[in-house]
Amino acid sequence: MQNKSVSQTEENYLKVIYKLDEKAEGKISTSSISEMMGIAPASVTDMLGKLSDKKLISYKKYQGVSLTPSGRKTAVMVIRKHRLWEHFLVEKLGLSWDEVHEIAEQLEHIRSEKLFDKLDAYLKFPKFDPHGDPIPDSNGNFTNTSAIPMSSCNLNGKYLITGVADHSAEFLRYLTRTGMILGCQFTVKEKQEYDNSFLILKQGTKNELAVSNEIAKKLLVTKARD
Amino acid sequence: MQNKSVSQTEENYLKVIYKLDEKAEGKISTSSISEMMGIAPASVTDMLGKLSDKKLISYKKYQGVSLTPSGRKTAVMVIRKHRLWEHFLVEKLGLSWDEVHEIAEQLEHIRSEKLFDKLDAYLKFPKFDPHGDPIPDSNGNFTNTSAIPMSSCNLNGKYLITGVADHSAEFLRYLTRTGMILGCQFTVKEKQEYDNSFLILKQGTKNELAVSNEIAKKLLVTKARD
DNA sequence: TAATTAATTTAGACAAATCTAAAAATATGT
DNA sequence: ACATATTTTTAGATTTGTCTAAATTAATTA
Ligand SMILES: [Mn+2]
Ligand SMILES: [Mn+2]
Ligand SMILES: [Mn+2]
Ligand SMILES: [Mn+2]
Repeated sequence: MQNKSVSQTEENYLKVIYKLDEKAEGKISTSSISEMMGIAPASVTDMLGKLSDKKLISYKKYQGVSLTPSGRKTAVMVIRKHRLWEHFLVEKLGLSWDEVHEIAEQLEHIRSEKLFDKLDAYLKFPKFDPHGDPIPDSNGNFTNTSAIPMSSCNLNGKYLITGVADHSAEFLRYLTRTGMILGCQFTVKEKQEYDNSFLILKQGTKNELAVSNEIAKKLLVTKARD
Repeated sequence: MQNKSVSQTEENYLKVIYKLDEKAEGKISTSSISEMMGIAPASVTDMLGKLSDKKLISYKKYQGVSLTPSGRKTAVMVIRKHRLWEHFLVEKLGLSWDEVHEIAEQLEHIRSEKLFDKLDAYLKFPKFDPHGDPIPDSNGNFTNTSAIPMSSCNLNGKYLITGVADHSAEFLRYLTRTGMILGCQFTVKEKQEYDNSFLILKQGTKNELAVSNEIAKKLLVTKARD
């Protein structure tokens, strides 16, 4: 009855199921997992059987899946490792936020409780990763931020960029180029009706910046005090 | 004709072949690899075929193996990563030298040139790992130390502990307990004829320390100036 | 040198993680 | 409600890395 070991592959499935659950778009289906992982549906069905046998998910054929407490715990710990490493790579090694995800995908599977306790302490128990995502603590607890997409900002509102909803290197590099990085404050000067784009003024700058709705939907912001 | 990718498993085989080659105990046989890896000889034969196909080793049936330049380069880079991580784990995270090897066995397979360039710089381009083993630079070059086993020390000679020939946690913990750690200087006070054990006096201490031949063979030392 | 022993390779099997193609179940639209 | 479309599962195959048992080659000993 001891802890069965979970393979890297299984960890990846659990992480994806966790993320689909987080999005809360209803039932977590075989096809949604298949799509997100780029793996054939038949292969996913196979793995769901294995994860179910290990009691990491509940699964009834054709009915979709959900994480058990044990599966959720495993997923959260993988995410904790991923985000701790990303923080390390950016803050200590000086890599940029658009190149750490790929490396963290590898590092998140390293097994050693002690390593992560030490790493966490070394990094001074950071609460957020370089993309603004919360880092679970060693018990798996973390605070969910109340960030909203920039696309739902109010005219003349003052906001702070606190996260991204797209972690692709291209998007992150675009943000870097235009100076829309985490912590950047801005005021909404105009909301275009015809294309839902924005004109914002970044604090401490002169020129207004146009932000398409596409971009605005993927930028997470928090209301700033005026 | 591009760089074929090398799996983690293949990297482990190359590393073992490299280490057997380093020991220079003549021909590198299927059985020596099998023994060192704890894998059946038949499995080793199989893998030797694959490594040979990839031109990472030269291999003629029944004749033993040797690394090609490409295979040696791969092995050295894995060792570089292993030792850089060990240095990081001890110097930055504060883990002890007896608990880092296992973790480094996992970390040594992380793929990212940039990560290791940055890590190397962050650690200030260390020349040795926590066990006194040299860390290859990004071109694979490293200086081989002229350390000798303590068992061949001269009576009344003054030496410096600079390495270990056994990396097991038990041995390293024994050394820690008795204070025989890297950098520790000592003078050989007695050499017992009947069991080839030593009595040494560590610099800055009063009591002589008995060191069995077993231990002395596994401790690497360098002559110190008197 | 011939017999015996030891090392190595071959043959056949298995588990994990994947695939494609076909079958079965569920969902959708008129 | 029934036909059609979509989703999911099953069946069978493949790749990688491993195993055991048997066959073969090399080494040792008498
Ligand atoms: Mn990431
Ligand atoms: Mn992140
Ligand atoms: Mn090591
Ligand atoms: Mn080492």
